[in-house]
Amino acid sequence: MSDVARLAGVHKATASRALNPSTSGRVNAATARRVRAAAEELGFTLNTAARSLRTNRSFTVGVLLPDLTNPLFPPVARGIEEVLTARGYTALLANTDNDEAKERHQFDVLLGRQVDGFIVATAQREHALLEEAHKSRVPIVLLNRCTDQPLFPLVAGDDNTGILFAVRHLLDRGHRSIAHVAGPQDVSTGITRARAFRHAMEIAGISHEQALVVPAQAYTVAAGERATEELLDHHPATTAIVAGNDLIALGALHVLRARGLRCPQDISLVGFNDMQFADEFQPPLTTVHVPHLELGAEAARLLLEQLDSSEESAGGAPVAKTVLFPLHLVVRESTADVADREGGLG
Amino acid sequence: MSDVARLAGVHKATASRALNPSTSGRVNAATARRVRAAAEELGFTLNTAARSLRTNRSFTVGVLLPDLTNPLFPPVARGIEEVLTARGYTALLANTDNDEAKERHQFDVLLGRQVDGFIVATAQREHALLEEAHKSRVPIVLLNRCTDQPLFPLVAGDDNTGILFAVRHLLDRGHRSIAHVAGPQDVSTGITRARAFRHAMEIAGISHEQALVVPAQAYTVAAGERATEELLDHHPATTAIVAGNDLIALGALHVLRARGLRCPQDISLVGFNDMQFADEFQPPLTTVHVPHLELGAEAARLLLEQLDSSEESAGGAPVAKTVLFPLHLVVRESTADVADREGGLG
DNA sequence: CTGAAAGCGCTAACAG
DNA sequence: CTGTTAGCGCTTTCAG
Repeated sequence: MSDVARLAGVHKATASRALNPSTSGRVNAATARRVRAAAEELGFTLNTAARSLRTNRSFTVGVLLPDLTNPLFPPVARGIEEVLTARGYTALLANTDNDEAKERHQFDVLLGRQVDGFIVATAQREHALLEEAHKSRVPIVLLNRCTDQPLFPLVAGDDNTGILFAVRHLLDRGHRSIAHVAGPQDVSTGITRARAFRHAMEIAGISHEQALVVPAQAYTVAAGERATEELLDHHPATTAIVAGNDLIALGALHVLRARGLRCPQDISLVGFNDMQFADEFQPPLTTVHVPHLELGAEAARLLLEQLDSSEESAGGAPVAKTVLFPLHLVVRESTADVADREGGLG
Repeated sequence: MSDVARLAGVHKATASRALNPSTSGRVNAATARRVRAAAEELGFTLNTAARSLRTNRSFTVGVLLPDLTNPLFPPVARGIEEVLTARGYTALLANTDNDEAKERHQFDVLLGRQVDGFIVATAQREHALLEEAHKSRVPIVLLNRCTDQPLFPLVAGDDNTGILFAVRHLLDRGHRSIAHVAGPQDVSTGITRARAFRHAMEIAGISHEQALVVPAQAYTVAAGERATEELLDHHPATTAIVAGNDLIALGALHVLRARGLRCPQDISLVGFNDMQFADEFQPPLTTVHVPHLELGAEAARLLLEQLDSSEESAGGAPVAKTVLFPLHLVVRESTADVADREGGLG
C-alpha cells in the first residue's frame, strides 16, 4: 500500500481512504482516481488480515450446518454466499454432523478467526452452546431450526401451512388413514411439523388417536426406513404417509418397495423440502417445496442488518424477529386417490 | 494474550510460545501448563488476524468450484474440509458458475484474504487465470479437471479405465451401436472421456465411424437433453449410450422417456460419477463410481505437502505430480442385454 | 482535503 | 528457558 501511495504521490493514509469505498468521499475525487489507477497498475490487493486487526471486523461470517452433503444445504449455502459476497463478506462453512463436541470446536475455531457473526442451521430445541453465545452477544441468525427459547432471529419455512397443504391434499384424495413419519423430536422442525400434522387432522374431524405419528430418530434415509417399518408393522391399514422430510420419504419408499407395496397405488406418500432430484425418484415425489436458496439469502440479510446496526450504535438488543417463508405443495406421482387403491391390487 | 501472560506471571512472548504447538517445546513444561491453564480460565482465543499479519500465513485455503449445488461437489468439499481442519486449516469455498469473470473476482478476493494456496476444480483446458497464477507461484492443486499444459499437481479419477469399464459392460451385453453423449470439449474430462470412449470401441474392433460421439455443451441435464435429441434424431439405431456424466445421463433419460423409449429395454444407459441419489433414478442408473470425498481429501493433502515444503525451504519447483484414483462400474438397472431389446417392443 | 503518528495482537530475532 | 523489542499492513484520530 505504501508503494501505491508513493506511485500516486500521496501518503499511505490517503491511499487507504481512497481505496475504501466508505471513506473515499473524504478525499479529492481526482486524487482518489489517481490512487485507484496506481493500485490497479501495481495489482494491489488489500491485506484483510491487517484491516481486521485494526478494525476488529473480519467481514467474515461463520455458517454452522449439519452436513453439506445433505442435499438441503448446498442451496442454502449458495443463498448465503450470494448476499454476503455482494456486501464484501465471506462465508466460512462448517459441518457439525449433529455432534455437539464437533459443533463447539467449529464454533471456537470460527471465533478465533474473528467472524463477525454466525448463521446457525444446527439449532436443537435445548442448545447449551447457543445459550452461552446469546449471553456473549455474538450476532447470530438461526436458519430453519430454532431453540425452544426465542433467543435469536429465525428464518425458516412456514412448516405449519406446509403440512396443512400436504394433509389437505391427501384428504382431498379421499385418504383418512394418514400417518406422519415425523422427524426427530429434539429438533424444532420435527415437533412443529408433527404438531401441525395433528392439528390438520383434527380440523378434518379425524380423532387424535387416528392421527398416527411415528417419529424417526434422524432426518436420514435409514431412520426413515426404520420408522416406516415400525409404522407398517403396527398399522398396516395406513393408506397415506406424510414424511418429516424427503430423506425420510425416501426411506419410506424403500420399505414400501421391499414389502411389495406400490406407491402411489397402495400407499400415497408426501415428502417435505422438495430437495434436488426429488422429481427423479421412483415415483417422482409429491412434496412441500421449501425455497432453500431464499432462506439462506434472507438469513444473510438479517445478519448483515444486525452487523450494520451494531456498528452504528451499541443499540439495545433487537427483538428476535422471525421470518417465515410461504411454502407450497408440488404434486407429482407419489400420491393418488384411495379409490384407485382398491382396484389396483392384483 | 497480555492478560493471559499476566495471569500466568510471564511475558506475553512466552505465553505466545507456550500456546503455539510448534514452539511450545521451547518453553518450560510447567510454565507452558500454567499458561495454558490461564488461557483456559480467561476463555482466550488466539487472534488469527494478528497472527496472519505477523507470519504472512493465514492457514486458509481457497477452493474454487463451479457450483456447490452440483451434487458432485459437496462430497469433494467435505473431503477437503476434513483433512484441512485436522491440520488447523480452513477452507474458503467459492463458486464460479463456470464464469471467467466471476472466477477472477473470487480468486482476487481469496488472495486478498491471504489464502496460503488454492484447490481448483474449475480448470479449463486453456486457462488464462491459471497460467498467470502459475507464474506468480501460488501453491495450487487441481482437482478433477486439468489444463492442457501440466502446470500443477492434479488429483482426479482414472477416467480412461472408467470409460473402458462402461464400454466393456455394454459390449458384454451385446451392444454394438454404442454412442457417447460427451461432456463439453473445452474441459479436460470431456475430451479425456471422449478419447477413452473411441479407444475402447477401437479395441473392440468397432470402426471409428461407428463410435459415435455427440458432445453436450455443458455438464448439465439441459445440455444432456439437447445432445441426446440430436443423437437420436440422426442415429435412431443406437442401442446404448455412455453419458459424459450423470447429469447428462439424466438428460438422456428425460429424452428417452419423452420419446416413449424405455430404459433399459430399448436403450441402455451408463452414467459417470455415481452422484448421490443416482440409485434412486428411474431406472436406477448404472454408472462409473468416482470417490469424490477421497479426491477432495487427497487434493488437500497434496496442497498441504506443498505448503509444508515451501515453508521449510524455498525449494525448487516440484514436479507436477498426478494422482489418479481407480474407478469402478456400479451396475444397476439402466443397462440390459441387446437381446432383451427386440422382445421388449410392444 | 491530506499528512503524521500511533497502535490493533501477535511472533521472531536477539539478548541475557 | 524467558524477557525485550520491533514490526507485520492497515486505519484512524489528530493536526494542519
